[in-house]
Amino acid sequence: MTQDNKKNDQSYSEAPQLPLAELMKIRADKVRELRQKNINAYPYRYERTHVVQQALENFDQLAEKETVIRMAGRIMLKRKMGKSFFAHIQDSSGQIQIYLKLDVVGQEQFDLFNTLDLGDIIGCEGSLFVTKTGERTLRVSTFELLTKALHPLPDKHAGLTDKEQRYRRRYADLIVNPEVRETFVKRTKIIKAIRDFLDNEGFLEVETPILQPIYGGGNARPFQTHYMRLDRDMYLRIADELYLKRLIIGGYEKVWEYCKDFRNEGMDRLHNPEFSMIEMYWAYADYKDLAALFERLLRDVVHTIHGTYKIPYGDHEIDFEPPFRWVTMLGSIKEQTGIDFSEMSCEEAKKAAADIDIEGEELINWGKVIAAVWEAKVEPTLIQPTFIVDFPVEISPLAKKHRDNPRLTERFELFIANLEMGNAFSELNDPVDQLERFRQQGKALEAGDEEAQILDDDFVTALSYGMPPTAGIGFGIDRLVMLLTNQHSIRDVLFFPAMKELGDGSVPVSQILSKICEDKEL
RNA sequence: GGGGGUGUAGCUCAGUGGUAGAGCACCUGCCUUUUAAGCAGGGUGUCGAUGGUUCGAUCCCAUCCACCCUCACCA
Repeated sequence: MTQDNKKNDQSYSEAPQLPLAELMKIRADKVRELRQKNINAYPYRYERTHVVQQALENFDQLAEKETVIRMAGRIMLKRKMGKSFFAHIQDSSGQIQIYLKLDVVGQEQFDLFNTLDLGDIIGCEGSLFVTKTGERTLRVSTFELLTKALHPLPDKHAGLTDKEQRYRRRYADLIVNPEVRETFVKRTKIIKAIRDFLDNEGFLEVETPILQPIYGGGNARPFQTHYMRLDRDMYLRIADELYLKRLIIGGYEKVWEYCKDFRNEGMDRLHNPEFSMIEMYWAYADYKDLAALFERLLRDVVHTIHGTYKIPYGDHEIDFEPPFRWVTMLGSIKEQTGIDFSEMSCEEAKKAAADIDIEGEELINWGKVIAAVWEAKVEPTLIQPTFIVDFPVEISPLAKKHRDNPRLTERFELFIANLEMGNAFSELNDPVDQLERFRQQGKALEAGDEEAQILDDDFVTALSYGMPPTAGIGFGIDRLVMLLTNQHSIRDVLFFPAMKELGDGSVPVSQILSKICEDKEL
């Protein structure tokens, strides 16, 4: 600490030994000084006449008439020019330059503006004009501080690029990276477009329990919790399927739900423990009806978001112009490998698979062999939207057997850009068959398969009342958003992706603030 | 879980076996249409954490933590 700096001795001698703490203390001191002048650094409201975008859209008219307008936003740039200031403020619609000069606002406001920092939020009143250099600008006649920011913003040009910081402090990311805001606005628009579509098709949006006594509808390890009032364990849902089917049994014929689901599994580019799906169930329809509907749904959503059917994803251009390709799983394998597995026994299939270097102890039945070959040889080739249909019965425990071939089920998955974009069946509605499949799952569970499904007596009871022929689908919203926003990682389409606990021993901001408050008392 | 990479100031990044640097931000001064404003001055760091080697480690080694990429499995 230098002894020749009076200000340091007076104000900052007790500051924590961190540069961030010093920066925050300087700002906190400004709040204190404002309070002494009876200025609240955190007032209650500000009456705006325009958002930035409106001001810019109607600029010529507003400028010509010198209309007095009021806008508010966060200070993103600020520069002093002698007895005047230029700054940029940002609201949710955009940024605009403001200009403030001493002989207009007076000494008191000028001095107040001088103390403002990047990140502070202000409300400004004034009229619009164009500067000599051609920038549309608000000439401020008066302004108010609306919120003092204590924490400094990231670099005004370089922004915030460290991915970890962007995820952990998404608010800072959103402030300085406008494209992030746009991605998430698109996410909202995509979901709205789906909702509008389903609404128009007569589907009823419903809500079913997230907190469940028995989980089901998929193969996954659940999150477990405990309900104290009933002293019983509960689960967060892994899928909505069984509850939505109960509603079909109850007489609704077209239902869907925006599902927040939870799976106690890994995190990576494509997986977050908490994720979003849409599931929909349609009585008296089969999987082909549903495929046609889903194709139209995607077409409409893509067009609503992009205004075209061709969109970029990574190195590819994806064409959503219907109809999408429709190919059976066995047919697609034959295309890629020249091998026709359809009439083979399990042993024959295993030999044929081994000939193309696909082997494994887990290939215990014909269906698993088919699936393994398909995943290795076909799935990596699926860039353009493609329905893969008619899966082996062994790997499709919730789907009805195919009406023409008992080795297969009536099931499709849609693949786009190597991402699975939906999984649908003609739903199994035979309660005896369903019970048998639950029992098989139960054996797997006892054998140590933590992802196996558990018997849901009430669901079997419900099925025994009779569920009409029904087609159902689930599709991942996060992945659809990735696709339509050209994002590589699920973390870039979730505001707050799951993160591990930080263990770096850095001083928390709350501790810095506590220290600053103590200093104020002194 | 396996393999590869990263971690240095509030932010973006250089750098070194001898106690650490730039730009931005911040503080002071000048400048009333600037614009990555400019000019002059100023101070700022548990160099991710813990051990080890060393006279001495931010640097070398080991372990751990977080994040990114990638491979295998669930959407």
